[in-house]
Amino acid sequence: MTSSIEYINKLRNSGLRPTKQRIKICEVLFNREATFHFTINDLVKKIEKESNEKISLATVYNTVHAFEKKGYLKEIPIDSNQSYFDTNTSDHHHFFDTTENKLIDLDDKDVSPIQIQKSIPGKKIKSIEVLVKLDTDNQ
Amino acid sequence: MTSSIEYINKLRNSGLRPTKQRIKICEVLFNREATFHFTINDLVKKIEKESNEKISLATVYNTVHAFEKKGYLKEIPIDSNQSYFDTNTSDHHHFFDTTENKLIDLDDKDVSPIQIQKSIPGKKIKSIEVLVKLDTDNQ
DNA sequence: AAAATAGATTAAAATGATTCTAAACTGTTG
DNA sequence: CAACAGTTTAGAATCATTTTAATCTATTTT
Repeated sequence: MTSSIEYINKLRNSGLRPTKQRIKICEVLFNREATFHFTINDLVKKIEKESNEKISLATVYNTVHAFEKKGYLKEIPIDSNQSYFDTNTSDHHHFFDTTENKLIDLDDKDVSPIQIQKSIPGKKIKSIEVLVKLDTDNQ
Repeated sequence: MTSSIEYINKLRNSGLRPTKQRIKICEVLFNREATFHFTINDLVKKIEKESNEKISLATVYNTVHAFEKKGYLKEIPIDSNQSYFDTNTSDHHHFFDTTENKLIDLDDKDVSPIQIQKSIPGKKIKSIEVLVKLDTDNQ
């Protein structure tokens, strides 16, 4: 449980004004043990459940993008028309359960180290992401 | 260079009527040596360039989805709001050049074999996809 | 501590990719 | 060739996301 004073400091330290909307979103996103994988829609629902006052959809988008830019959130590419975000910003990979449309973290130790033998002149590797799609096993 | 008769057979064999729109789309997609990575918008532009008659956008969407379902195309997940498709449906991975928004194939031999140490009860692995994001190297 | 200002929030409109609709059209089968 | 099922089409509808422009608020200046 992190107190809102810590979120206020965190926000201020990264050059974001600690508004009541941003503090609320911090609480929803970061006051939890497990990693939180979400779409904007998921987040809006959580906010509504945990709060009486509503936050405008545009603010939720703005805040998520601001947090992503500051490195507090990571976007996960999935073949969907919705963006998925992850509160775990460390280098790690994912399962994606295609039946339930849910992301599951893979620890780094769960995936063999990945080496890329090819390089493109003038380009450097920015990230390596593995997405393991899962299906229901009916056998 | 594949003749349109072969596309007609290919379509008929997979239960798709060989209409002139579908044959044209086959020609644009599959009459090439290199793999073709594209968005719907890219494909529409290619069709316009190579053809006098235009194909309705809805038909392009329908056809791409039909081809994907039949296994002639593969969707590649990228953190973008546009869907990317690949004419190379074999198991392989990708570079994504984030400066130019372009996909580049990685041969299987360019990526070390990937082993997943974790499993989820009742689920089986459907696919493993690696996306290596590239940035311009200014050093 | 009030005034000024830069940044943030908001509802609503706009955008852009994709999907749907319903009418017209075409390949296939008998 | 008639009948049917599948396909194409333009345009409308949808859905996630972004923009707009007015209002509001945290911070800085005086």
